[in-house]
Amino acid sequence: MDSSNYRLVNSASELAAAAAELSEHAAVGFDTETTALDPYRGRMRLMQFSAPGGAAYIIDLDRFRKGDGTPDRDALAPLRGLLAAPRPVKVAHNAKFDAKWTKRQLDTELGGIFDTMLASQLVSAGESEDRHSLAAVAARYLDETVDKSEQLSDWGGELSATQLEYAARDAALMLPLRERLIELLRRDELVEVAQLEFQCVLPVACLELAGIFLDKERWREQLAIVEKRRAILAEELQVMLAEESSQQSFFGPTRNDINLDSHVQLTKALKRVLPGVELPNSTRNWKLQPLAAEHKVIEVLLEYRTVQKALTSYGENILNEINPVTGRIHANFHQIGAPTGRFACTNPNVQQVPHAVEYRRCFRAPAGRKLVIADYSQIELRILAHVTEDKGFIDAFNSGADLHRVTAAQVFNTPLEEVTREQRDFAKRLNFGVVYGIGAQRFSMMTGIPLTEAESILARYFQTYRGLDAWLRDAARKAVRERTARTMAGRLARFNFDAEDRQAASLAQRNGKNMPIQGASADILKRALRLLHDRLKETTARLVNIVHDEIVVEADAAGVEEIARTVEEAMCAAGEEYVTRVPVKVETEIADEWVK
DNA sequence: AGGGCGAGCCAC
DNA sequence: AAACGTGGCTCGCCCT
Repeated sequence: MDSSNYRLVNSASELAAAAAELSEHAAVGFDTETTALDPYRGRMRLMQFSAPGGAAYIIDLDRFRKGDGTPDRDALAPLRGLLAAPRPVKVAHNAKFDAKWTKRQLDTELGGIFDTMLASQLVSAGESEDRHSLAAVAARYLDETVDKSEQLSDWGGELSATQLEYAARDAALMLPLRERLIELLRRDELVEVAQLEFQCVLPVACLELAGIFLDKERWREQLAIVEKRRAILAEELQVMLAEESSQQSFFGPTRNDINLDSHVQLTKALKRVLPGVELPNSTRNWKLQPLAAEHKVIEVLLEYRTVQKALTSYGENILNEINPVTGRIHANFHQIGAPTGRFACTNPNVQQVPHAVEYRRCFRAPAGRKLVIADYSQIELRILAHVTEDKGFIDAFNSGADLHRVTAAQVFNTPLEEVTREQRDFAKRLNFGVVYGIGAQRFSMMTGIPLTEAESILARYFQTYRGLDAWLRDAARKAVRERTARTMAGRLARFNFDAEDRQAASLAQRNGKNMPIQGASADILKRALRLLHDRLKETTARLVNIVHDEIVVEADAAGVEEIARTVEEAMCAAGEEYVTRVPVKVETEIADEWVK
C-alpha cells in the first residue's frame, strides 16, 4: 500500500474540497488521532479519511480552532456534515472511540458506521484465541503487518512525517479490510447482526460520554460503616482462630494473626480449631454454608467474606474512577463483551454493583434530574417460550399466569392453589436453571432436594414442557455436530473442541442451549438502545447505564414521565421485533436513586 | 518488581 | 454417567 499518498487539509477551501470529494463515495475509511484516551481531558488533533483507490486526507484540527482553543465548529461544517450523514459510510476500527471524540469535540453524532473491530468479532464468533486489535485484524485478513508504535506518540505538537504516514495508513487500511470482512459476514450470514451492532455504536458512545453520577459522600459514609464491621469481624475471627502460643513478649502472650483473605492459611487454621469436623475441600461460601449453623467461626467467616468483598471490590477504588471534568463515572462498555453478544463493562464494572440498597442508592440523579429504571421482565424465559414454541410456556405467558407456580404444580404433582412458597421457589430456580443446561446434581445441591428426587423432578419437568425438551436436545446435538449456535438475529457462536474431550463437548452442549437465549436477550437490548437513542434525541434524557436486561436513563425531572413512557415503549418494541409468540413486558420506575 | 493464575464473589 | 451460562475485580500465591 502506498502510504505517502495523502493530502494535508489545512484551510477552509481544502476542507470543502476534501469533503466534496469524499462524499462521492459509498464508504470512506475514518480514523482519529488524539492527545489522550479520555475525550474530556485531551484534544482531537487529526481526522483521517481514505477514499477508494487509496487517496487519503489528513485534517489537522489545530488549523481549525477558535481563540479559546476549541474546534471552530462553523469552519468545520462541511466535515461535520460528512460525519453526520448516513452516507458515505464511515469505516473505522473501534468506531466508538472516534464517535465519542466527534460528539464531544465537534458536537456531531457519527452516522453511517461500519466497525471493522465489531465485524471481526462477529466473524470470530467467540473464538477466544482471536485478537481484535487493528494490527491483529489486518494481519489476519489482509496479510498486512501494521506497526502501531506511533499510536501513543505525542500528537500534541509538530507532527513528523512518520506520524503523518502512520495516520494516513491506518485510515487507508479500512476500506480493503471492510471488503474482506463483508465477504466473511456474507459467508457466515452475519450481515443482519452486523447492522444491529453497527447501529448500536453511537448509543454506546453516548452512554460512555454521559457517564453515571455517584454520590461520593454517601459512598464514603457507607464504606465507613462497612469498615467498622469488618474490623469487629476480623478481630473476632483472629481470636477464634488463634493458635496456642508459647511465645511471650513484654506485653504478654502474642497472637499469631493469620491472613484472613488467604484460603490456604484459613484452611489450615480451620482444621486446627475444628478437629474432627469434616471440612469441605474448598472454603467456598456455598460449601461452608451448611456448617455455619453448627460452628460460630464459620458463621463469622462468611459474614467477614461478604464485608471484605464489598470493601475491596466496591470500596475506595471506584471513587478514583470519577472523572475530574464531569464529576461522573464513565465506565468502558465492551459492545461484544461475551461470545453470546452480551456487553461487558470495565473501569469500573457498573454492571456488578451489589444489589443492596446501601450501594445502589449512591448512584443517583443529580439535582433537578431523575432516573428512569426500566428492565425486561423475565426476558430470557419469554425468549425461551418463543424459540421453543413450548405450549406450556407460551400459555403461561399469554394467560398472565405465574409460570413458576404453574411449573411447581406440575413437577411437585400438586394442585395449583396448594403450591407452597418453597415449591414455587424451587420451580423458579429450575426454570432459570434449564436455560443454563442445569443437571439433577446441581439442582439437588442448590435446593437440598435428594438427588434421586431431583432426578424425577427434572424428568417431570421435561415431560411437562415437551417443546422445551425437544428444542434443548436439538440445540445440544447441533452444538456437537455443527459446532455452532445462533440467535434469532443471526448472531453466531462457534464451539471448537477436541473430539476426544468429553468435558469440552458437554460444555459445548450447554453453550448450545444457552447462547441462543442469552444472545437473543443481548440482541434485543442492542436493538432497544438504537430505538431509544433515536426517540430520545432532542430531549434532556441521557442513557447512563445498561445491565443486560435493564436500561437506566437520566433526565430532567420536568417531563420525566413522558421520557419513561418512551423508554418502556422502545424497549417493548425492540423485544417484539424478535419475540412474537408471547408478550414482552418491561417494568419501569422513576426514581431519585438507582433503587427499584 | 511485576506478570499469570486460581479462588472467591459480585452482577444478570 | 457425568458438568447450570456470561462477564469483571481483588486477593494471595507462585513464578521469573
